[in-house]
Amino acid sequence: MKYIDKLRNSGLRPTKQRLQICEVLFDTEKTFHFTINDLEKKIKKQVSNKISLATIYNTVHAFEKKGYLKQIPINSNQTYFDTNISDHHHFYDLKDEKLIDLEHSDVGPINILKKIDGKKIKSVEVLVKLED
Amino acid sequence: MKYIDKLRNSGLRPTKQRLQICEVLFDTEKTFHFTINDLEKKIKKQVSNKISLATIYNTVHAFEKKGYLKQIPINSNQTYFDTNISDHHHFYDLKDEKLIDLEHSDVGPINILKKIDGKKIKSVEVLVKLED
DNA sequence: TGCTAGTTTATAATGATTCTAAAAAGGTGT
DNA sequence: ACACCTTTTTAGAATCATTATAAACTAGCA
Repeated sequence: MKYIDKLRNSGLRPTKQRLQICEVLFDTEKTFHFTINDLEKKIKKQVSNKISLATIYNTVHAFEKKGYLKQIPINSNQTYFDTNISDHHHFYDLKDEKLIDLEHSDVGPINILKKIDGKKIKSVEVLVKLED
Repeated sequence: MKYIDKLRNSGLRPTKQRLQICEVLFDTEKTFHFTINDLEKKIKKQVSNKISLATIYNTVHAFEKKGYLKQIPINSNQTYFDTNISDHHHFYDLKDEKLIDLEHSDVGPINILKKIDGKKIKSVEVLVKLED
């Protein structure tokens, strides 16, 4: 099974709950954005047994740490995650409160000219806010 | 008084509390980043009378709406604000949890190639995460 | 099978932010 | 200065996402 290996290879035990969450997150044609609340609802629909909220939080954080999910920097009372872990950016529609992917190629190259001694760049994230 | 006019001109009554918060926020040589918690402490130090936490929240939101403050999009449990309202971006030092200004000239021009029908771009914000 | 560390779980705790509704203060006209 | 009305301030309660707790469970391995 693909997810069993994926989890084992990153040092996470392939528990029933984690495998089921993998299916909800990664067995999809398209990648998507979600909050914990969104994910909880999706799990309720797609998974027969109950998975506790604490486990959902634990799992999402574990996956994020391992690089299977990305957090999206945005000012909202809830944290947004993305199953699209490729290097890309986002539109944020202020009215609909919805995120839209911006492919890397939709944004010209970004060149950070300033350097900070002893630090290196981990990521560059662009958020483009949209209004009507 | 400069702040009285500033507030009046934007339709905000120049109350004692708002004027005192203006002094804490804008009577500084350099601009700075802050959370509500940071600002509360600064006010306690610099202002003799007490200003309630609710007023601090109300005032910061009012100032943000009027464009005197900017919210910084970042994943944190607290909301960060910036007294620097010029068009600029940020480094975020993951270890020290500190924000550092990136002048607009420190980041090459950013060209958003994708368009969304009926929407226009309100802002483009870049967050550069730093690690050791 | 039995052990042990890693996981899950329900629930409580935390903490930032927002709400409430009563008191206070600003602004205008008298 | 006073009355009046609206806006603002305030303390405290309420909300809500997230994290902590600690007991029960489970995967992996000898």
